[in-house]
Amino acid sequence: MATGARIRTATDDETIVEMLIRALERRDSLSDRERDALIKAVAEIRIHPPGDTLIRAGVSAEFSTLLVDGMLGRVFYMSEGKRQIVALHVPGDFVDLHSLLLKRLDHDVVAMSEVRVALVPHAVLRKLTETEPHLARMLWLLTVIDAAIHREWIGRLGHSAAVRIAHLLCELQMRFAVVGLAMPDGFPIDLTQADLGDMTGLTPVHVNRTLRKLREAGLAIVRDGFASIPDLRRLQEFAGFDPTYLYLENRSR
Amino acid sequence: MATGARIRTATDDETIVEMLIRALERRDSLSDRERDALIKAVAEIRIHPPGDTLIRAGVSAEFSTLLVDGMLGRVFYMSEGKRQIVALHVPGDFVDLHSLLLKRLDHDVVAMSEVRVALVPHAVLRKLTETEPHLARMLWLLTVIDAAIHREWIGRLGHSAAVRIAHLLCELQMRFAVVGLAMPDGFPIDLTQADLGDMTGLTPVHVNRTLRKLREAGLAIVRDGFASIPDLRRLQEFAGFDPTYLYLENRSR
DNA sequence: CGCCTTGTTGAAAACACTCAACTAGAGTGG
DNA sequence: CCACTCTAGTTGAGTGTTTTCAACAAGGCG
Repeated sequence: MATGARIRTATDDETIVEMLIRALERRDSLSDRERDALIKAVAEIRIHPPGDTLIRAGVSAEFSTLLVDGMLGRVFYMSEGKRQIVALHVPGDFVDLHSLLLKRLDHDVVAMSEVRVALVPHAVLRKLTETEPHLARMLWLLTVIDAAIHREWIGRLGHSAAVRIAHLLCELQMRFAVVGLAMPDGFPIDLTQADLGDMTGLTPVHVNRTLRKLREAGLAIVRDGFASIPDLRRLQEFAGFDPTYLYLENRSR
Repeated sequence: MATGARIRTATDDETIVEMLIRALERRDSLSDRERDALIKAVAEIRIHPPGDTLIRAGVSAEFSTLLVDGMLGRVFYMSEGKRQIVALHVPGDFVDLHSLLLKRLDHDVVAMSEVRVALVPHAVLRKLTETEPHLARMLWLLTVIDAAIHREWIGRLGHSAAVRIAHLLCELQMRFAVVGLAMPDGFPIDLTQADLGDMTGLTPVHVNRTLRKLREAGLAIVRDGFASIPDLRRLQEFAGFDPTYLYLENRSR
């Protein structure tokens, strides 16, 4: 079946950054010039198969990656072949904007599904931040929202397996909705149960059992690459989910 | 006994931002003008007793908080009176610099010990980011390092209680050392076992048992407000700690 | 077809939590 | 001065959650 990433296809420069612009405009308004500058900033489009490592920790980067299609994960590799996914990205996300400041990343960036990404050279971004102060602030804002999402993931730490997974599903439903990739009753989720485990710190076996519980409780049915949510309100309440941390109100409106 | 926060006392404007400047210069070089601008940016000094809530989630802020003495935590309050500490701050940290972008925070900021903070008005910071582009980038960098620390906390998720606590101790040792508040064999840690539990997602009882294990293994002795680390190398190895994520190399040197 | 990945389930073991009791010390007020 | 209370730390026993190890089913793909 088609993944969420394949629902839309970008045919020209404008549609490539379309979802980034959607994401930005949920937070603040963009001028035509700023929109234009973003469109022109893209240097190259690349497609990667699932499992591919796009960026390796510790390697110096000269561009940042804008996710156009598919899902990317940021992952730590640990002892004994284990891995921990510390962030998950949906189309429209500026995956490693922070590499503009850090140069070398502390984590790998890995394709969770087939992905299409746009590369934006650091030189262009640096110039943009100097000539377009408002746009610079919006890019800074994106990295700061990224940190807010990290905090929410830390907040899941103290919760049970069921709540952790439910909360993750709520977050993804909301983030897919922002860029128009969610349906009213769910969203495409091209992740294995092992992937979910790597995000929540649970074993694949326990993810499986927990998903069954959620299914039996009628809270969420994750199957065949689709997360079906019959009653979002109820799932959010179960997960203690409050979308404030995604900062989705455009304050200029 | 004296806490780490009380070892140094700031007597004038310059010493108040001294540790921030130290922290910044571990990452990049500052011009005299930038140093001066930071010193002048402070509007007010406040002292708070332990347990005090300095900033409440959801409330609009007009200044950012620079921690001068003591420890601050950023906390989520959950159902049933539980709390999760999502970040911990040491002197020199710009605790809520991100509120410059977000206005309303998604978390509370709470004094873990008696703290002295300097308030920096957002208006001043906004002006600084416009007139001093290099300083603006360094402030952006601080928020991005903050996010890197968040990621490392997420990375602890998959580990055992002993490793989680050991990793936290390694991080704090390093961060205290950056601003000159660590001794060679440990650092002052003005936190209860319950606080440690709120940071690692463990119950106070289990923190206690885990600290005993670490003590018996000769890895770390946490007692009377001091974390004694006989062999840092060994503790780091046990915790799988790699300080890269703190980005402590000044690349301009 | 065989091989691989993904999902599923069972049973036992390891881990962390709850409840409960108790110690030690600091601070309070009679 | 002592009794009282409060907080922080400590330990034991029993319970619940999650992991580990193992086996097997279903589907995709060479």
